[in-house]
Amino acid sequence: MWLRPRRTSRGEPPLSRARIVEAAVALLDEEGIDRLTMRRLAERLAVMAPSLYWHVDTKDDVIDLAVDAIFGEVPPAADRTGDWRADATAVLTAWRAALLRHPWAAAVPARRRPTIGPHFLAWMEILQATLVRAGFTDKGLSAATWALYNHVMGSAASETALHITDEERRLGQEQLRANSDRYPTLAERGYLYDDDWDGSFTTGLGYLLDGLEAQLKQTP
Amino acid sequence: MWLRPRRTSRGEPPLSRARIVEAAVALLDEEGIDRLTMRRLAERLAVMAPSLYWHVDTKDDVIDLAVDAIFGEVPPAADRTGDWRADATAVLTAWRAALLRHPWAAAVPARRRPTIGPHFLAWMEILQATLVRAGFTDKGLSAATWALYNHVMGSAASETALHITDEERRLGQEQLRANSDRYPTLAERGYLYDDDWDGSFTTGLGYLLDGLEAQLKQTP
DNA sequence: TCGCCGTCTCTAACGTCGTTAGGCAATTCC
DNA sequence: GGAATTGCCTAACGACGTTAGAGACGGCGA
Repeated sequence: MWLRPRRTSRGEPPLSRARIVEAAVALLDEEGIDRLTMRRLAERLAVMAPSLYWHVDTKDDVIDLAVDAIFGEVPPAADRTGDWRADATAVLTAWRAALLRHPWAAAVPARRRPTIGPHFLAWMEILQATLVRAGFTDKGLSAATWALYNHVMGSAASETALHITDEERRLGQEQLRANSDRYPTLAERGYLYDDDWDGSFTTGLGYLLDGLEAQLKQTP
Repeated sequence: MWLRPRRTSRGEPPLSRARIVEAAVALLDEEGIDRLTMRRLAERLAVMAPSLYWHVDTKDDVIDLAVDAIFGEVPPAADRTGDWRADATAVLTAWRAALLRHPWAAAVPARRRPTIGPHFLAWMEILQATLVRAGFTDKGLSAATWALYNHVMGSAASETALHITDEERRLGQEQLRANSDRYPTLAERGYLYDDDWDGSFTTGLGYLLDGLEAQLKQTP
């Protein structure tokens, strides 16, 4: 009883929303989203599970806060080089890097609503400001924003979800070849077996930016 | 006891993998992925939950099968008009339509591995074959495939995850405006409040295809 | 200094979930 | 016609998110 930690005895608060989110991110990084449990999270904080509910309404809130937190780790790169293409590439590359540092994060926004916490919005603001500066307006702006958003989130999600072992890769390729009558192209070229994700992201982004640039030149 | 349905009394099999998947798709369509439960699924089939495990190893298998099933509903549009751009657009539009008919489906592949069932692979085969016919090879082919894949899946996922009521939309916009010092661009243009998803998809796809076409012309 | 009040964590428990173990009837096979 | 197989059942386990309610603690007014 008197062994129990006193609230003020150490100066550190025993529990707080910030500490919960911090622990959640650590837990997610180490063990993945399936192992994130209110009980396990509480254990990490040396606390019983129901105590968390004083600071947080629901487990989904924890996840949303965790996702937004990883966007807050690094301030959005807001370099203004004058070249909107370089600016956009910088923002999106840093965005992608943040997602890959926490592989569980990319999959979350697809499931529930895209997490629209303050840190995420800050990144979105930078991206869209760059596009506005480039000359996009209205529908074109909206389409460009979503296309780029989907490219970052999608490529990060695909990459993290498709991280398979060499054994699985070999097995998949084998099965494709066995059905090469149904999937002649896939069996020959094997879209699954190129794991140069960085390259695919960069090249794909290049395609997209090329298309955007062409659109700008067409109707300035 | 003797009231229990006899196996052969009606000719219809009481349970089968196909019937399970069919019921799962119906349940997912009607109630969403959160309400998909082995018990509820069993109830729909007038059966007890553990019986499902005779035909299926795990709940995740049911979901994977359900996702692949919706790709099997419509055979992939394999029109060959000679214009690869038109072919690609047709495939991707039909693909997107299939996803929007079953709004729960787009979110799944992002979470676990992209479902690589036979029906899904058939669509992927058509897409990649079109790109090969257009002239893509190696890294460029891989990047183009993933970019297009991410665009369809991502836009469907964003659309279905972000379907919010007008009330929520108004509230979000209000909050953005309240913080217009931090998010000046978003507050003014409001990327969230354009819900012309079809338009954004088509326009964005146009950007991407423009970029791909430019790449082809550059190095034929 | 005392007693009250709000803050915060605790114990206990509820209902639901995915899944396993094992039994038992019907059908099929030899 | 007995044996093996198929395919459903009942029962139950452990884990989950979450709620109810008790009680310890510090701060504050009298």
